[in-house]
Amino acid sequence: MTYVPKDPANWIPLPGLLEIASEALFAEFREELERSEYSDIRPTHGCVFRFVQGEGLRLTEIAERAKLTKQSVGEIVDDLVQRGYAKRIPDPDDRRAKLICLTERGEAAQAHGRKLFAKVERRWAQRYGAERIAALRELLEEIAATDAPFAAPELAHAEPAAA
Amino acid sequence: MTYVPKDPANWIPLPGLLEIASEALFAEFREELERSEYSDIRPTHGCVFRFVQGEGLRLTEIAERAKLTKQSVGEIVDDLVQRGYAKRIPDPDDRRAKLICLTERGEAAQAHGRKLFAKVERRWAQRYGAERIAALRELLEEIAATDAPFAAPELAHAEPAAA
DNA sequence: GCAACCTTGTAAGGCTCCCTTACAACACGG
DNA sequence: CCGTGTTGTAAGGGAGCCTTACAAGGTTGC
Repeated sequence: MTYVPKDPANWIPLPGLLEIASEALFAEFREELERSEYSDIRPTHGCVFRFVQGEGLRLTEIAERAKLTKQSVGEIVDDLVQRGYAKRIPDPDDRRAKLICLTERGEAAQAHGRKLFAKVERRWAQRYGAERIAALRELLEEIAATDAPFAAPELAHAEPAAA
Repeated sequence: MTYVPKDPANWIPLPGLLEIASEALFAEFREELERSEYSDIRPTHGCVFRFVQGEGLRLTEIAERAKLTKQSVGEIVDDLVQRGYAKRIPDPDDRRAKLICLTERGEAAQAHGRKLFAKVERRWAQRYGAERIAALRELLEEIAATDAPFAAPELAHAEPAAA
């Protein structure tokens, strides 16, 4: 019943292991992205590509989900607009607000990014075992839905935690 | 055989999930650390507490393992020295070098930190299932040993990758 | 219909963490 | 000892994020 990690001295803390894995995997993604025609997209831009879809989202909305300030996201969006990946259109419902949405190029980049992520994930499934990676994803989705629902609105209604 | 992630649209990339989990877990650790008598220790200081042990390590050595520049680690060590957690002693074998090691207080903080990490890991084992967390750690250690051996010298001789 | 208040986005400046360039002190092989 | 490599330091910069402050537009109550 009592979970006991191994030797306390010769042992890397779990958050550290998770971070190492995250960075290793993300590095593979970035390597491929940088060889593509979207090499000017930096990790920071991710908060926009990750959340924006279709009609667009308000700055405030993105900031909340990404757990960043409006100012920070505003700067990131400025940059994406200048690079031709995003645009701001006036919100018909509120003259203060603007809807941030992707340009055609932006949507192409988003689609390409998703494909790359899937590719890298398949590569790891091959390297470490399909069942293990599937189990990893399942566990992590449960954790994300429980511990960071703001960052994972997609999973909010999907994972009922413990049935 | 072919590993297929779910719906490509309604789906968070694996590196993102890993990062969310890492940050959630790390946040629990920091929360407890900040309520302790070591509340002035910041995440950056981790690279020293993580690698330094006993006799001490050279700056160059720490920098290599942490994948940081010597200057960056130097600054971090300056900070830890000023706060009373670390000290530099001249290396008897090389008059240019200094061995960075922990003070008594530093070692106490290190021990406390390790205990906290273990505690948080047990808490997650209880929340998400002991077997699943054990499997998670096992997989992540294999990944760390394969994809980032520099960051995990402890695992270098432990995991024979794929037998 | 307007005063008080909230929300949306922007502006300006600062902080942390990390990097690059440059260098001085020492080690070591010829 | 004389070049060459290594150890640590100094100085300055940049990316990414934050805080404080505000102007323009909405909303609510009376």
